Amino acid sequence: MKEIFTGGSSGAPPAPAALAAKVRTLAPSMTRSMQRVAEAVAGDPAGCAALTVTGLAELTGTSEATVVRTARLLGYPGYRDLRLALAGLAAQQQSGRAPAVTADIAVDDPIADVVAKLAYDEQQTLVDTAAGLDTAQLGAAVSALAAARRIDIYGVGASSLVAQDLAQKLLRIGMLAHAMGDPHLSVTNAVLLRSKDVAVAITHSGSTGDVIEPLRVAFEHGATTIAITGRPDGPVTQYADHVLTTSTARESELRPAAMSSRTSQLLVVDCLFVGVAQRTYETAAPALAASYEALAHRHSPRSR
Amino acid sequence: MKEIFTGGSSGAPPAPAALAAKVRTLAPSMTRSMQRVAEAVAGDPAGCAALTVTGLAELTGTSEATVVRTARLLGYPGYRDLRLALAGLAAQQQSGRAPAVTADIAVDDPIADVVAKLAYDEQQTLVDTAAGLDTAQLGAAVSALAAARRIDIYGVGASSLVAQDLAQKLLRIGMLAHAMGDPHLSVTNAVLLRSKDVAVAITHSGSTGDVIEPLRVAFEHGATTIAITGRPDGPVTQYADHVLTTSTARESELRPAAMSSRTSQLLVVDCLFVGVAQRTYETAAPALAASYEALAHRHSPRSR
DNA sequence: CCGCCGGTGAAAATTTCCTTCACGTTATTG
DNA sequence: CAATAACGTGAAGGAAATTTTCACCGGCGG
Repeated sequence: MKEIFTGGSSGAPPAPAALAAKVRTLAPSMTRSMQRVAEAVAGDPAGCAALTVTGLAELTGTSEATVVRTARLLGYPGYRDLRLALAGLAAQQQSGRAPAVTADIAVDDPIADVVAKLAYDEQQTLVDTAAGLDTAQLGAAVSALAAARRIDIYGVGASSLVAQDLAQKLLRIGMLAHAMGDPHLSVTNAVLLRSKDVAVAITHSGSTGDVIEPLRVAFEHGATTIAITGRPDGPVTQYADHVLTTSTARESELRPAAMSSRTSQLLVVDCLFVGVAQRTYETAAPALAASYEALAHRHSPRSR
Repeated sequence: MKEIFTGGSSGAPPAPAALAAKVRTLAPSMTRSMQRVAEAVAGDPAGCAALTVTGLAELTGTSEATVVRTARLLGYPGYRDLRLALAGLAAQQQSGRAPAVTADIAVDDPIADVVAKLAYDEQQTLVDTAAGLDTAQLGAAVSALAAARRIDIYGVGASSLVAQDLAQKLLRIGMLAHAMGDPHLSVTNAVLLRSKDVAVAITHSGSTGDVIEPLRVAFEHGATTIAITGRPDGPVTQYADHVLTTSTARESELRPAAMSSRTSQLLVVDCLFVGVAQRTYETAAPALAASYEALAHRHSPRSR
């Protein structure tokens, strides 16, 4: 047994540029002093890359051990590798001009600014999410879904919409997918799942009981379980065979967390869907075409 | 007295990216074994960045001392700094390679490409939507919503999720908003709307009868009507006081239109929400705080 | 043949990094 | 509210990297 913080997130390879995102994702599970280190690192990659362990420890008013621990948590074997990644990040930032529109939304912002800021933030969320997605986990999840007999998807609150979105899409390519909002229904259905089935839990916080419970039941009945969450260390991952991490953007008073987490979740869901559609192309393509055809009749005659 | 090669080239600061050039310039003045090192470094920055002094020495069949000497000659204080520069260079090359993923998604694309392409496309959709949004219309729509007594939102199919999203958000800041999926319910409720009320129709095609009909009824009963559509010339705009245009990205077999239209619609919905929250800040802020507080109790105790 | 000199690497010296362990703090339970 | 356990933290020692020192080797001119 080595240290307390050995795992970091699931066997993710050292992140290249998704560092700021990773910091935000993991920040809640960090201790105070580790947060200080993470903050310094995310705030000034170039500056920190120039420092030794000791230097960074002094700068943040912590100890060398803490710096190393933070590096580990972020997914690197040690500080040396974090430092290399930092240098890379700095170089990237150097070449790509920083837009610097990162400012928060204020109460008196003109509407045009609101549009610009929201669009920018959601873009950022997409970049972070894409960078932070573990493609191995994603691939495994896709395989499981593609081979599934039945798919149950759990999500409450804002995540319930994402669950519905995934269910709708999968249904359209002929998979038996159901989005479950009601916790009771979720659990009573979860007991019916078997090894050929897949259960998906969607929760930003990673600790939504109403969603964890059905996933646990599904897990214990032998179904393959997938968690889509912003907290890869949250309780939900306990019962998840595959964990897909969504990114966490900083939130504020006027922009609740639900906004960016939703964007992030939807991207993951889209990736799952396209992945499954690829694997089941033979049946998916005609199904998509058929559903498109069916919809045409619901529209009034085209104008123009 | 230190070493023979201390100066490097004229007192230049550590080179950032012009490393290959520097290697070529200085190659003639290098000894045989140093040339081997320089060559390896210039040929595979990423690979060399992963090696320690000893590793690079072995790889080039030289000694550690030679590696350090080469680093010095290239203008760095030591190997450590050369390594950092190498990592930066590798990251730059990496990122420079990215933008070429604009192509369509193919059936046999590896999962990593799928992620990159989807993220890129959704980003593009956001940019397009933000650019195409009429801020005057948006402002007017926000005003109407902020002053509304009651808000009905119509959307079917994929758009029904967007409708629900908007309704959820508005509810959280204390507005009486309802998402209507069922066409019959929509119409029967629409007849109840009066001039202080607002009806919102969300339809990508702009010609979804199930959504147009309730909007028409609301319009004729004197309610303020808003249409969120990708077809500003579609039938739905006939009955809309304010039209908010979403962007239409090209779709393909594996990526149905629903995907990008959803992203686009959600951005518009977010703008509406933030706009309304700004106008009603006095009541919205405490309401948001309260709903946040209420949710906290639905979560299991934090893991850590 | 001898001595000098640049090039080179083995090994020592040093810096940097990592691990262990004990102490203080905070949460938890009776 | 006290007792206890778990956790976060940094100091110090140990490991690994980097840097320096130094002796050797081979060639060339005297």
